Amino acid sequence: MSARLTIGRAARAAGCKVQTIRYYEQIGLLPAPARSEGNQRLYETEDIRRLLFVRRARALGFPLPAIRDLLSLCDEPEQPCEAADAIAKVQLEGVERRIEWLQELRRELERMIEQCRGGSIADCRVIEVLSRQAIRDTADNEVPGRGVSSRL
Amino acid sequence: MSARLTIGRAARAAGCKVQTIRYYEQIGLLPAPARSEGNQRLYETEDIRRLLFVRRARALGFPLPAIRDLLSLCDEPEQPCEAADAIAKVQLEGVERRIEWLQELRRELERMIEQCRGGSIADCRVIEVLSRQAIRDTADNEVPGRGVSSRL
DNA sequence: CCTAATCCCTACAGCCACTGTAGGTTCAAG
DNA sequence: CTTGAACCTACAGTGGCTGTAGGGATTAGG
Repeated sequence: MSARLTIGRAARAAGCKVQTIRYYEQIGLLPAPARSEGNQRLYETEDIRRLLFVRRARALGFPLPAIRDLLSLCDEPEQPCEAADAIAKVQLEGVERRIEWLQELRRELERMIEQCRGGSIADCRVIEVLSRQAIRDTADNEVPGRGVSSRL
Repeated sequence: MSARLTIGRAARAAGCKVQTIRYYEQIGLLPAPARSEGNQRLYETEDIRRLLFVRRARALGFPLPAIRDLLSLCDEPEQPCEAADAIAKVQLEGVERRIEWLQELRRELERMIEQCRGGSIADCRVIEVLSRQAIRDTADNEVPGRGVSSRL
């Protein structure tokens, strides 16, 4: 008994929107599934597995190009797994860099807010910090495939 | 002696690209500056100050709509500063949420990578985790004005 | 004064990873 | 048989820029 889910059920199974699945198909991340007589997509168990793989990788912040690479590695299971390892390590480094950067931001914001003891805008510490303080150059603070994954 | 910088010099002063400044003008974040006879933008000291304000706020991760609000607060310095404070606090909360989420990701990635002791894709721990493990639902992990600030 | 290099101008397309909308078709329940 | 939900395609919009094309302006050197 194979699954044969409609796109809506597949989306619920994967915890994403219907459009997201169609988008993955459009960019070639997922294969075009079979269609019903009425032209509606029908997903087999294998399709769902692939979709879940993508969603889990996204949940770990992997960018789509990296996921594409991981998927094609999966299709050659006899190859050594160094490549997959390397992709994960790049991802980890990106995450670590982002954490450090955000922790710096947090410190700045906390200092800003702590020192602001009410009063008028004219002596607002928040505004003052932004108006006068030079933040040290934080170039190269973003993950390689830049822009963070949006929600999920 | 006023500054009167060309857009290129202004960009260098602010550590951003020329196009970024034009973009800020286009979306109404910065006022249209004076122009030279040859129709080139000329930035006064005050314009540069405003630009630097925007860039510093961006460096702290504030989204442009929040920066717009902060800027209009600056224009009424006799108002109480609670509004500015609130914006900063929202930003801080967003940063904290993102840090926590990224720390979870880091743990997952580290575990994945540690447990992968070479071999073939077939027994690669990285692939296996993505194939089989269900990550607990991490909805609502992104900052309110979602999508992270890109570089700088 | 001329020229070449470098800047500047506008207008628009592209990036990522979706999300939303419009306008139509198909399906399942009552 | 009708209703309403779910599906279809196609395209525009999000944020915050970045890149490109096809020109005009400015400036340093010869």
